[in-house]
Amino acid sequence: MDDQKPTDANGARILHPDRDLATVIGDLVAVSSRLARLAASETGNAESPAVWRTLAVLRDLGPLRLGELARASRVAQPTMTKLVHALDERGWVRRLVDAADGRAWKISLDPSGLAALDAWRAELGEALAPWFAGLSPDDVDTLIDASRIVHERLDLQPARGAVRPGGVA
Amino acid sequence: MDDQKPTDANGARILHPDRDLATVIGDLVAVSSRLARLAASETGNAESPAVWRTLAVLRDLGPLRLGELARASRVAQPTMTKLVHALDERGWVRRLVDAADGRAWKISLDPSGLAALDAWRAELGEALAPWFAGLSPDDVDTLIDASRIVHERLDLQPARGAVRPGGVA
DNA sequence: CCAATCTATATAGATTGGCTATATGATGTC
DNA sequence: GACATCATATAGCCAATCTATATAGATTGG
Repeated sequence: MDDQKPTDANGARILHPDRDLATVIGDLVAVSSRLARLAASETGNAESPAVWRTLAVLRDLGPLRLGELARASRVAQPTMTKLVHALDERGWVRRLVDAADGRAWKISLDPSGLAALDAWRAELGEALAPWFAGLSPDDVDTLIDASRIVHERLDLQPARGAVRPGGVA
Repeated sequence: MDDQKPTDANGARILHPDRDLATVIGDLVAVSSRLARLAASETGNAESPAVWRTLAVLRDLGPLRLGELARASRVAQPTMTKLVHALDERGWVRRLVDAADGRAWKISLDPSGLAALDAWRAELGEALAPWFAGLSPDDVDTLIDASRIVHERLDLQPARGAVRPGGVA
């Protein structure tokens, strides 16, 4: 098969006449929600999704203050306090004193947390493999691309005026 | 307008050397989880995500029995019972007697439920627009495609005996 | 340098969604 | 027609998250 990826079998790529961005995003969110739900229910995972979201944010953005982390992970600060305590006890994150500000902590991802995150991702991939078996290389390609696109957008913070912690540059 | 979409600006589509499927799925789920969370927190929406998931499933699969609906929406049956009662009171779904089986109901999406779902999607799109502003047509295309791909997979139920619609070869 | 004030995190209490266990009513089988 | 089975409903519990508030460190005017 030629890798001419677009317009697959049923010409999907060329028939999105007037779908406005809002609709596209709405669909994307709907399907994302269902996928996340499937993943959560399919892996017998004991950890809450918030745990993995938090670790992933730390991996992507590097050490953050607790408040920054809460905002980035879209939870309230008290929720993040509890979450971080739990993660700290597991050894998955470190609470570093912020030398410049005694009130604050720098939360950083411990190597064991990164390992746990990777393990979770692998487990997830295996658990969901039956659903995605037989995906064409082309489709896999599209999913990789979409992940990256959304990923980039998530780390923006348009609502607050681009706080960008450690310079994402 | 040349719809030559593949291999976008930075040639993303061709540089995924050895990423195995599990990793791709893991990333996809991680990013989906964060997106869903963002959406939930960004719209002041009073309804739980389960409401929208359920309506979306009904829209996609048509009238279902309560138990089937619970499985498709990935919640326990009692949870779906409560959910359906709430949706019924809002007039968003109808509980039709199953003539062939007095124990069961057929839950069907009411037009008003479909309208609510559309309205939610629109609201969502607007709320998240700031994050996705300036997306290239090509990227939008990728997201549409990815939504469709995942969507198709979600409606499969591999656990119950590989329904596989169009043999994936 | 001290007091007033602001900021970062911690704690308390309430709300909610979801689950497991089990009850109820309908089917169908021998 | 009694019994095992299936679909849905109800009861009670747990976990995650939120809002409101307390505490401790930082900052600044005088």
